[in-house]
Amino acid sequence: MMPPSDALLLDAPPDLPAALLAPQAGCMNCDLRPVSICGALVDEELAELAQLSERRSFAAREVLTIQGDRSDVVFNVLAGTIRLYSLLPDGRRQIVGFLLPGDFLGLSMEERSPFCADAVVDSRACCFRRAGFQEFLDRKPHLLRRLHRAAVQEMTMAQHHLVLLGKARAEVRVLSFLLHMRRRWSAIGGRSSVTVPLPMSRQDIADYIGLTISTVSRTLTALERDRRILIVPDGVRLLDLPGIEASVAGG
Amino acid sequence: MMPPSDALLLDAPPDLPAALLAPQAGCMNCDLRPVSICGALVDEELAELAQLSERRSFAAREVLTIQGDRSDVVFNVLAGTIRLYSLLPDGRRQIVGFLLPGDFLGLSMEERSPFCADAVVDSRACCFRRAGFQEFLDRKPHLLRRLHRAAVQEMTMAQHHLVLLGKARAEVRVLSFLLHMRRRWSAIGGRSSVTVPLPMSRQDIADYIGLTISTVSRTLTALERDRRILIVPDGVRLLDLPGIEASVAGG
DNA sequence: CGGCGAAGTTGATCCAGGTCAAAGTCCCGT
DNA sequence: ACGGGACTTTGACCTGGATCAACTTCGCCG
Repeated sequence: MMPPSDALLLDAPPDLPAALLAPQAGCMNCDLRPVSICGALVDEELAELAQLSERRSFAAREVLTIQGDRSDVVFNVLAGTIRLYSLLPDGRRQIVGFLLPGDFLGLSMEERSPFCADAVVDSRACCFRRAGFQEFLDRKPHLLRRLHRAAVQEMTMAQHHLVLLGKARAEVRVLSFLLHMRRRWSAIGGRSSVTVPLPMSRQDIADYIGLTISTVSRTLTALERDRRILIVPDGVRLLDLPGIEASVAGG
Repeated sequence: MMPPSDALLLDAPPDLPAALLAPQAGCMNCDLRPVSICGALVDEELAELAQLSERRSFAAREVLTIQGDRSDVVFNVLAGTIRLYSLLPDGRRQIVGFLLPGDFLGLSMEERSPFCADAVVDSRACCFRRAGFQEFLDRKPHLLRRLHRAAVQEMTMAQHHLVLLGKARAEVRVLSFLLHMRRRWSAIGGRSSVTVPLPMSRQDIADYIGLTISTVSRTLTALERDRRILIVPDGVRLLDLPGIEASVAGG
């Protein structure tokens, strides 16, 4: 199998979905091999795919899909951050994931979307009508294969997150989250790997890792007091990366 | 798309993997449409697939895969129950899922299996060498499509479980688990839908729903005291199904 | 039958993290 | 610079479930 070829990126039309350009993100507690879809396509296929798609922008808070609603669109995040969540009857919210550039939304191909999704910050996405995307997929088994790998990997990621929610203490949850975000951003953008951007609110973080906003805040404060992290605007700087990685692995 | 055809079952060779016969299980808190793989194949394909496979038996406690080990086998559970879990450095264990007849293990196609798996009770499985299975898949895009749907669905299941682990109280966790098991067994076997078989131990249940064995036991006892369930050997009888469903939905 | 080990139940106590409420901080528009 | 609203931090208190430790039940084998 051909390795993800960065060379292809240069030739790709500018409006291509980011998934074709960016590798998939790693999981919370392990480094999964990124799945690039790009390598599986030749230029004319990329162009055709770009034609099928339509770019859309979403303001912060704007809703992409509503739990239980019909939705026949597949999104591929280009920029920004999307949160995927489940709304409980009592008003609480469990965020099942943050979608960063390159991630897909709506792959489940169910008539009704199983979760809500909205934009955390202003974001852009590449949209396909499901039918058209499906049809393209049907004609390109090699693309389907890549997509399948991506789906299986996302499942494994979900299962790792499951371990975290089932077993970890508050501090480990927060640290795992920070490491997770660091890995994801570095997989996408190659930004500085010590400062981790956190576009989402404390409440979002809490709803993701199964804590309350107070506990998240307290834990972050404690970590900063212990000189393990440094809280900066819109992010966190990891001061003791090896130490942090050790305490997450150990707990 | 052709609906799952039960008629095919009668003609299928006896050694076929159960996944081709049984629909996939539903998820913890919602009824996902079962994904049958059977309908996608014609007789000669079924026969070819059967040839690729090898039946194996596992005694209770026998290990199928070890976290991090190389594994180039794909299992399809035929009978029994397999537990899929992650072992934490401190010895604790988070069970990520129970595999019942029809479920796949090892689909991730990673060189190293991300989780441990062992048999809860004496079980049988249909094994494929990964390369052969992969190659068969590559020649049958329609099968890959089915498998992909199954994977996406399993991911959605994992995400629902995630919601449970992140947000639910002990009683809801236990009740959700019972409903989940009831739905899965009824999807497979069509057994009595009031008595839910529980082949796994209390400890297993606890490690699955993120509680301790004491809490599981206490909660079950309390539910029995309130005449909502009846504990029977190797299972539980649900006495107030509508009431239980309501209290689970309510958060 | 009796005795032993594994699994399950139950009780007493503890504490991590939830809850509630009060400051504090940041950002934006005027 | 000022005021207001949203977000965050912090404190005081409370509780659900963890922990630890009997005790009971069951299955199994001699």
